[in-house]
Amino acid sequence: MPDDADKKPSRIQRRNRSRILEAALDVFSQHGYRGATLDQIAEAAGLSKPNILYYFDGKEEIHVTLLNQLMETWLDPLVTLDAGGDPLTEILNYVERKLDMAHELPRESRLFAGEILQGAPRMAPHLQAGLQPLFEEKCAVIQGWMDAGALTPVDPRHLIFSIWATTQHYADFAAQVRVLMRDDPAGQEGAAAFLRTLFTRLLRP
Amino acid sequence: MPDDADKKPSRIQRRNRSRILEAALDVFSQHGYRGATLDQIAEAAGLSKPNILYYFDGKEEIHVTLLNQLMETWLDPLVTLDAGGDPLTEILNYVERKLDMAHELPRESRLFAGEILQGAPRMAPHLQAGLQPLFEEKCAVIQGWMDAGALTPVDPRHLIFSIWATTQHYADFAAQVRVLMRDDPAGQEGAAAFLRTLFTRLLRP
DNA sequence: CATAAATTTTACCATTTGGTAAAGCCACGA
DNA sequence: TCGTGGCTTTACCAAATGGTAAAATTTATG
Repeated sequence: MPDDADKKPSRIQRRNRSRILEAALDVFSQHGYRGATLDQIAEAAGLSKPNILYYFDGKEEIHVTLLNQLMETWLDPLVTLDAGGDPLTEILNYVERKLDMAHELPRESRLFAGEILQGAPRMAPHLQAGLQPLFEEKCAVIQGWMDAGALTPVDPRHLIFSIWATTQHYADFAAQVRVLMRDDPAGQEGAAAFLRTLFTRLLRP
Repeated sequence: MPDDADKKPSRIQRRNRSRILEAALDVFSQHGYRGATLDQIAEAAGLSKPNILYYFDGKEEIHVTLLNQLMETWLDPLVTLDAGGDPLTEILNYVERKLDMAHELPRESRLFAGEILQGAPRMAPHLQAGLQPLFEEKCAVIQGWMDAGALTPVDPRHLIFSIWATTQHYADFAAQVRVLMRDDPAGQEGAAAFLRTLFTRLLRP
């Protein structure tokens, strides 16, 4: 079994595991955990169903693997928020990076959203252990900036929520945005400009 | 069959249909369309599965009925946005009503979010026919206010998106918010105050 | 090349799930 | 009290789905 954690994976293993994860990201992000089937994933990956189960112990393990990988990418922009940088610039860069991610990694955004939407059944530990400490650390950084008078004082927790909400909206609600923007090609630029204005006007002292 | 559209529904029919819809809202909003089963809905409704299929033609009809009912409630706050009122007050009231809905009707919010997240497969027509005209009408109203100098000029479309995103976030991502707010009882008040500040500072000329 | 190990396929299986047929029950008006 | 029509239950079914066993095949290695 290739799942044994001790030995190095072969070339074939790396190739097929990543094929499977790529296909599973497509399928899970579009249909949700329960709505996705191993047959769909198998077809999208160009492998047979039993072959997929040769590389992963089951449907759930694929999903969890995807979620774990996602967490790193997802939290990275927040990790790089620098307490030593210029406060407003740091926040605006964070907003911009999150918005870029929504545009470049919409499947990841939707996978995450679907999981949280259903009560985070497979991710509650990760939220508690991985996200919560980081969140509180960065809230403290932002609070420090506000105490120093470098930013308008607001609750940093709600500030971060509003950044997540407004940026991820463009990925998670893309079906709606597409209808209402009538496929305006300048939509992406417009969103970036709007959010820059929104958070600048909120935070500039 | 009670599905015939011609006759008036009996007392029993009204009671059981509403029981089923109430149960289905619970189950669909928690597990998504595919993740929900008729057995779950039946148990939650206190009825047998065949009995549920006596009142609805199938799983999909229950889901669609729920979505249709939802649209009215959902769009109502936007409908009542009054072109004749004070611009900033109108917007802030809209934000407040949307936030109240997120707190009072989180299942409805999640049902809607789940549907959009998966590409709105059962609601695209409704979006086009119901939401789009209303959206464009209200965008024009807001644009008028901005042209008149009553509000800071920003793209009204992105403004509305940001209102939807920030308010619905508290329902759709409740599992995450709960972890990060550590069950702070003042969370609801805090959100309202933050959003009031956010949109006031954005829009006040 | 020969052989062992890794990979893939074929043929299944048990459970779940949306849905149906038909018998039984029950309220209510004649 | 007896039908009659609306409602409910029992007993099913076919398809889909996650998963397995084991044979067959390919790949790496001495």
